[in-house]
Amino acid sequence: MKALVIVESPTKAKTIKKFLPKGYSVDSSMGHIRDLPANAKEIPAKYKKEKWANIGINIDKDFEPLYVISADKKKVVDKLKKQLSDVDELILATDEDREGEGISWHLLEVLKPKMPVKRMVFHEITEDAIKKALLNFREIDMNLVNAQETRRIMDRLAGYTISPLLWKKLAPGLSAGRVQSVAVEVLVQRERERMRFVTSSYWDILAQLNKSGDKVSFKSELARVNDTRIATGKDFSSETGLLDTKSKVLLLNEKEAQELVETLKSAKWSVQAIEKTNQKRSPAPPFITSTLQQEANRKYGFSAKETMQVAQKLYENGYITYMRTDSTNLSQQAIEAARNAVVSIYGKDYLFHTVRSYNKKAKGAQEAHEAIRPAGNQFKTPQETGLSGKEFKLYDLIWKRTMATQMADALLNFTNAEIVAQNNGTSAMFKSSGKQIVFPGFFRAYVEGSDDPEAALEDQESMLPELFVGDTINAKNIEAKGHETKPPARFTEATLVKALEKEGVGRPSTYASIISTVVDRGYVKKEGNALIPSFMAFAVAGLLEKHFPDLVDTKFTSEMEGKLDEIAAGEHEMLKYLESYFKGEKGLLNQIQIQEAQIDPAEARKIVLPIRDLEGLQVLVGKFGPYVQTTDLAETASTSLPIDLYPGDVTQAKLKELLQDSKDGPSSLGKDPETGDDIFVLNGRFGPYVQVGLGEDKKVKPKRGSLLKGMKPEDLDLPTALKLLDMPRLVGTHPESGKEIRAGVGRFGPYVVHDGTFASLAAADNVLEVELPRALELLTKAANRKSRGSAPIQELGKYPEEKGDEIQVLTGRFGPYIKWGKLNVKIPKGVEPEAITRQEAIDLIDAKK
DNA sequence: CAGTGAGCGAGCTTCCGCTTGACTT
Repeated sequence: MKALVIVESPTKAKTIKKFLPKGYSVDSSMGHIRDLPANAKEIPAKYKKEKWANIGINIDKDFEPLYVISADKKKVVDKLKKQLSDVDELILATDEDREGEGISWHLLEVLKPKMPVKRMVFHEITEDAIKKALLNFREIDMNLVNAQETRRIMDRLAGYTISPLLWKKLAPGLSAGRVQSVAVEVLVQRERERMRFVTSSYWDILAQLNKSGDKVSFKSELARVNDTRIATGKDFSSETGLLDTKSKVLLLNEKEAQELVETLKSAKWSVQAIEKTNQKRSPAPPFITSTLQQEANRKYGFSAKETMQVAQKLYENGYITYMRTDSTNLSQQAIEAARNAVVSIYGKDYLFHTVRSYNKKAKGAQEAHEAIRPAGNQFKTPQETGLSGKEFKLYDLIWKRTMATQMADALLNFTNAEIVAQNNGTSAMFKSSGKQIVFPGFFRAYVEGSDDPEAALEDQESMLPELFVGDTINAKNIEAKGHETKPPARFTEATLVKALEKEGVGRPSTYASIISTVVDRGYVKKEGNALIPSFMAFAVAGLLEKHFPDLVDTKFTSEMEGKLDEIAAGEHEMLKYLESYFKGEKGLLNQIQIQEAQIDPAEARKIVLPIRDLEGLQVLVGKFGPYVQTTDLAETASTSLPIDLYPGDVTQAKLKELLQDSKDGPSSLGKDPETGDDIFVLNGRFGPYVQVGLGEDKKVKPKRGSLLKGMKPEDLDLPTALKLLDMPRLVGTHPESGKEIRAGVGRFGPYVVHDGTFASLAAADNVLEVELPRALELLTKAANRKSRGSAPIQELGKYPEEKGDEIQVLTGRFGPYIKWGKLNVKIPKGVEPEAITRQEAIDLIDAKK
């Protein structure tokens, strides 16, 4: 008896193959094998004329979806079909969640097997689990499949009806969807909060104290004056910058704080109260996709995408379990491995007295996989893996976090002391606190947000000397200190993922791509770690809030999930739900028609900015990006905003300045020594640039040069401008060839070039300053790399004979490959590139074609 | 590539979720 088992990922296929009896072959579907057509190219000619072709769902015929197998999935399907002709049984072993069940059903629909079909599910890839699963087959759960299809259809209906409305009302190419629109909304709301924020300042007093006769000093902070609490940042309203008047507080300004310091200098200090408390700390749950992305970002500054790429590598090479998961569950095997390792590395005292399990489910979690942890039933320590760089860092993080879950709680001791200073009727109460780690427990392996647990342990301790009520205290140093309230921070990739996950928006497999989507659509730019929404994001968020409030509300997803759960449980009919969602009185179709008529494009293009005093000025988004316009109808003036100006930086003064600059025309930086013409800094579609003259003579192309990254137009001086105009700049001549070496900025950043060989500059180099020796150094390195990388291992002659392209075997960045004209074919593992024959190479080339 | 805020208008843009391969600078 022969059986074919289909799973979702090739790595998984390889692993479970080991646990299956003889006669079982395993292959993978690589995720979904078919889907609604993504674009016009994917719509079959037969359906092109249908009015629902673009949406890919026949609205009038029970929402029948049009599924297509995309070009890259065609190969997968063909391969599976071929293998199927050779077996007696098909076993569908895709993930046991909504999408996994859907994939199995699609496989069934596409492969149309003639032999018996079974559905197999397992939650961990261990021999036990697989063996058990082989004894417990079930049928495909059509209710679950329906839930998946409903999800798919709803997302398509919303995305492909609302996006076109944005094209008509705002700008072509824009997009809206259940997930991305929530992400944009969240970012815009935070940005508005920041813009409304009014900074306040307050003062407090810090004292360095010590016990009489004791050398060790400790810090103390003013808390109350004559029984009235001192104002801190929390007491201010973020929108007015004024004190929230609810509670009675004392707000000190600089002068008052200094006066108080003087009074305190001759005060009598003594301990008024001491309070000691013990606290336990428990380790965080094992990693899931979202928390891994957050921690890797916090500790190492990895982007979500970077983390997933590194994790994928670790997974493929057998270091960790599956990296796209929403379950914090650890298998029995993992718990045992962790507990054994804890005992052998940290000792028995560090083992938690019993198995610690985490079963709190995240909102909307499907839990088809385990938590992310070191693979196997014996964890390799990070050192034992032999990994390096990012892979080591990420494995280390996962190992530590997993270990910590089975380690003992940490025990902390807190001491809070109240110290009173009295002088001439003024009584000031200071507070000091100390923290001591009584037992580090899991802190030994893992401290959230910290890179080095051992160092963090020391950091966390802040000792107070032994104090008793009534002790006399000396003040060594008393200082007034000013503070300013800060607006809420912008979202980072990590905090955005966290916020979305909390609302159940998005899935582990999509968190990283949500960020790329909103960046690609021009809704968001990444600056350092911060995500900054653009004017277009403000326009889209404004329009959706007003006209499609459901789409930007996080409740939308949770309500949908509720309905999908009902469908999955067989309690609700899929069609009825889709009918009401799309065609009901308040349904999407009706909404689209109403809003189509109602939304005035001219209004929608106006950006609503939460800034006071913007009177007379309006920012709009237009065909060529954001611009500012005066609202005075008698005499309107307008000008584009520079590309690096984002809503968060807008002030009335800035906008006025831009309008004034555009009215005055550009001012000259100075004269070009060659032509005597004026040199201007101008603002173009691609950012600021310098130009000789204003280009009045349309026939002659003026000399131009872009400003380099990070250069500010207002800071530019004439010598720098001349250098920019001269790019790519002559660095010198090569001592051997005598040919010139130039430096410039290209598509991949700053470079030096000599005789057609390019070498990228390092971050520390400056294109405008780079000198000949450094250029030669870089060029020699590049030349060496080139000759090593592209030296062919084998030349196998032309194909077809004589007139075709040469077949070459080469080593590239990703291993050996065959090059034939424009086509590159990877050499399969196990095949020696040195020994490959001409015929084998031709076979591989043909297979690829 | 280059500073505008209106015009002729074919055919296209766009969703979310599951996966890896190709890229050989």
